[in-house]
Amino acid sequence: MPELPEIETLIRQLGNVLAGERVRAVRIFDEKLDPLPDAIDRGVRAVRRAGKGVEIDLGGPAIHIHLRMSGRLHWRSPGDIIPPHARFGIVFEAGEVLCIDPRRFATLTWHWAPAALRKQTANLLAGLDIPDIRARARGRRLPVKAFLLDQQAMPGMGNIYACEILFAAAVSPWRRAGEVTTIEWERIAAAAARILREAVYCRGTSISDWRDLFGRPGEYQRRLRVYGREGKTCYRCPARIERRKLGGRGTYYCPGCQG
DNA sequence: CCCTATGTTCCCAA
DNA sequence: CTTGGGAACATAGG
Repeated sequence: MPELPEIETLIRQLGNVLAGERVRAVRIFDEKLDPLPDAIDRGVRAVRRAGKGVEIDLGGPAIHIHLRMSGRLHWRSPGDIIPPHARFGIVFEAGEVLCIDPRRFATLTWHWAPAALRKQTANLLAGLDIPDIRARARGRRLPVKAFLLDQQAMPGMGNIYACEILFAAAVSPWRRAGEVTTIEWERIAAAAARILREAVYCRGTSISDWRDLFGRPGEYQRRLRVYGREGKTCYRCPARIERRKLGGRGTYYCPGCQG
């Protein structure tokens, strides 16, 4: 479920709560996941986002968490109950970072040198590099929405925000990526910068069950302009919003004004 | 029973 | 080898 704004919300909250903390233990509740014995007693140097991944930097080596579809992170203070579907917990002096994940897709991995492995990837919050994007899209025949969801080109981009960005930019999700014009890429880049920043400010989108580290829902669901509005009148033209499958994902768009 | 779900990866065909 | 599409992963809810 979580996309870039939701992960950004989590890493900011984790950065506050884990400052100066040391890993006391890693508890594995789901046998699918491997234990992380090398994490014990290491101090937290930083918490950062890598696309949709959470990276807890332990001063060189790092713990990497990917929440996939249904994963959540929950801050458990000492003495609090453990909620259902807990898959692992990272125990610190001040409390425990619990991963709650009904569908069990979330991953927990150990990396000795993540900085070396980490590719030089764009930070979408800093803005899109239009020449770079155009070069990557050149000749590609896949729909532009599928291109936006390519994590190599757009680390952190997810289904909800891709729909919102293409609606704001008035570009059809089915336009072939290689045929998107420079003017349209400029509109997409402007929409992406604005929407992603607003969504971070709102602490994400709580459509069903997204909650932040402290169990609070986000606010961006109140600002969605197209996602989830199937059958309702477009905010920009008289047409009705439609929903179709694109690459297996529900895709909301306005047939009237998304040329 | 059907379909859906904010993600990624693997397999297969062109 | 590349590209793009679909299924699989596992579970809950409508």
